[in-house]
Amino acid sequence: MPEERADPRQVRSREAMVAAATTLLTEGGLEAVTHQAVAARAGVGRATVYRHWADLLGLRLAALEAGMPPLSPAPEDMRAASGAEPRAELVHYLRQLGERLDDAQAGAVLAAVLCGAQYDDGMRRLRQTALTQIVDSLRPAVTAAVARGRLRADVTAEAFAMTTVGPLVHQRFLVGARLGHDTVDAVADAALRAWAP
Amino acid sequence: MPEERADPRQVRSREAMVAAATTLLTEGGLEAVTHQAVAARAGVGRATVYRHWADLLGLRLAALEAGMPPLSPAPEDMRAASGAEPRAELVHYLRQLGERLDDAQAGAVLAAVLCGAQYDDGMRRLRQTALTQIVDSLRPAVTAAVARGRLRADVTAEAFAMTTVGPLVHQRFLVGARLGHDTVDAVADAALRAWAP
DNA sequence: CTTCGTGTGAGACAGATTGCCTCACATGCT
DNA sequence: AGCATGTGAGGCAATCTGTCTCACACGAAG
Repeated sequence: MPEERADPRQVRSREAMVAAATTLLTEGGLEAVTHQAVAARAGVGRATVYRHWADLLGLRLAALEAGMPPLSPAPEDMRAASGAEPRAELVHYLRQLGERLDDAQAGAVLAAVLCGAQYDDGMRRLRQTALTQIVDSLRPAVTAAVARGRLRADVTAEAFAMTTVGPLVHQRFLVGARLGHDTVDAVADAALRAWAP
Repeated sequence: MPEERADPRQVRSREAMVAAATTLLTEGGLEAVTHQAVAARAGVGRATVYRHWADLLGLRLAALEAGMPPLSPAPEDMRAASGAEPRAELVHYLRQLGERLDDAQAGAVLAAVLCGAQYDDGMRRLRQTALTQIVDSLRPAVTAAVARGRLRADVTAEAFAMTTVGPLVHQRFLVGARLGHDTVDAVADAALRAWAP
């Protein structure tokens, strides 16, 4: 991590610009994120935006990264407490993911990444990061469920993610519905049935 | 359907423009579709493009619609022949859908629609159309499977689509994988298990 | 507190793009 | 052949983009 430079002025304007970029992204999609719009929204000179991100793609990637904070902070107690019942842990993670997908900002970010990943390497990397984050957050619960004989022995976190994240994404981005706990629970139970031993 | 006017010159240039727009969309995403780019690609005057679509959104919607032809032509014999085994029919539709999602053009279109539906009504309508098409193509097979006792009585085509289309979309757009028959079959079987009586 | 380095804001600037317009032309209908 | 109309080319102002310069103020040293 090159964390050496820390001119207060730099970080201040940078934070303002990133925040403005993410807001613009949430409001109007990736196309709304331009040097000019970010400068105006952040109350910053246009040249300053160009100084920090010479090319448009870099600026947009910064907006996307900022709008995609790490998924789960730390579910230590949860994992320990509900060791006997894997379903509760799975539902916990999926509810968290569902709430995240429901969020306008995170939804806009994910949609933009999904779309942009078709044409750009940076976006593909970002997509990979997001996916890894999601799958890894599910992994301990899945392996625990497998260990307890609640899921088939050959179920991977990737496969389980496919049958849970997939339906959630479908509901959120294809159907356009909000993801309530009932929906998430139904998805989780369907996946548990699908992969039951 | 206002199908009255049919000046050969109009339809000729219109077709050229729509084709060019769809190609541009496939190659570079929705952002690549502009009046100027379409005019250049279609070998048409810039003014002509403006004449047909005064606003950019209309042009892009035309490109999206053209890139999203009806899903299934007519599966008459299939439905009659495999009446005894609902799984085959479901797999048939899902394979078709999988192949469609794998296609670069259709993938670009769907991604653009998913992304744009967050901000625009026209895109939302297009998304609704696509979704209805998909769900309706699955519906007969689902109801047949329910009738034959292979699926729970309360399974709707919408719910079944969620647990099949969702995972396919997940694999295609989040994982970035191609959708082979093996993947589609695995998804179909998982859904059948999830909704087994 | 003073001085120096540096990030900044404002603005100028050319080049490209956008949206709109006009006009000569050719295509298709009668 | 004559007419109507969609078209292509190009002009035009307005805007946007990317880059540059310059005065200024902030922050870090002495």
